[in-house]
Amino acid sequence: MNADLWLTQLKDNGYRLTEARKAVVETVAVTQHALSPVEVFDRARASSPRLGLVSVYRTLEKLEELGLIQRVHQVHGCQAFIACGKGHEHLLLCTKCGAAEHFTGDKLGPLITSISKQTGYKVEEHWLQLLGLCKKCLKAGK
Amino acid sequence: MNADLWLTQLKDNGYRLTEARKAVVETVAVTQHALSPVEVFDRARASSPRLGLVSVYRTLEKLEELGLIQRVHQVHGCQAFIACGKGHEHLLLCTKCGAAEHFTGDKLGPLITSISKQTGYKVEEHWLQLLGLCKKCLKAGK
DNA sequence: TTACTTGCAAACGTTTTGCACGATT
DNA sequence: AATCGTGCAAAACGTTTGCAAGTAA
Repeated sequence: MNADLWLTQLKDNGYRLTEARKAVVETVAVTQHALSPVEVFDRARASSPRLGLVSVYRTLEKLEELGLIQRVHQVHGCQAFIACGKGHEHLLLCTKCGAAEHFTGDKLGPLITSISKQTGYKVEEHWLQLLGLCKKCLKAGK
Repeated sequence: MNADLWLTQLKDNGYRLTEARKAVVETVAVTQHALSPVEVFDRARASSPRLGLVSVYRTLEKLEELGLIQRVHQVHGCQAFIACGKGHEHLLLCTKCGAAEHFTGDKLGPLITSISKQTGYKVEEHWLQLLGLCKKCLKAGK
């Protein structure tokens, strides 16, 4: 998937392409839902048994720096990461299976403008996240 | 401020009114920006020197349960709490001084409907937060 | 060859738990 | 008087750091 692009990005930014980094990149780039550092560690270890948890942390840090992954904030914790969408996009998460989709929040402009006027704030960033049930989980009942 | 209301709420829900709980409630209800457990601890200790950090954690837990405070998610961490607004409201945070204001995000309906249709998700919750500079910090330059 | 990167172990900060004592109802 | 709540100490996490050995360029 994006894995090769991510590796290129790492290289272009002066980072070396190592076993550890490849393993982390391949795990995160391929997964459709948010993963915590330990989850990345467990999965990546399947193919790279010598991988250490510390390298997972350090690689995630770099991927976040480069804007390739983002931290996902949820009620039960904020230690999970997921691949970023293209451009400025927001997340829609399934509270049951953890599936994630990206969407654009263009329509927020007017709201933000009106809040700025009301409060006198200069709004520089916005975080939006939707939570619900995905198509699959809806079908599966309950 | 809301402090008395909060204490009543605690009592009505079967919790006893103790020194520790009063100290935490009085600290958080009065503060206009998000506080971490340790910050609450330090401030509350000014008036209740025997207070323990554990009681701060346990009281914050109950206040969150009762919907009186909410966790604030920020780039630099998600361990801070702030009083909830009235009804369903969102947060506008100053990234410089930490000031917080509540606003209503009513205008999100159309966006949510359109995302639901596009993705097949049943959206049950939304989470919006604006970040920027407050009036004061804008004036204070840069 | 050189500098970057690794994994380990240990340190660190935050949050939770077990428990005997103390306080509220 | 009976619970419920407290503070302390210790345990349990998640994350970061120091370092000698290994590896990419």
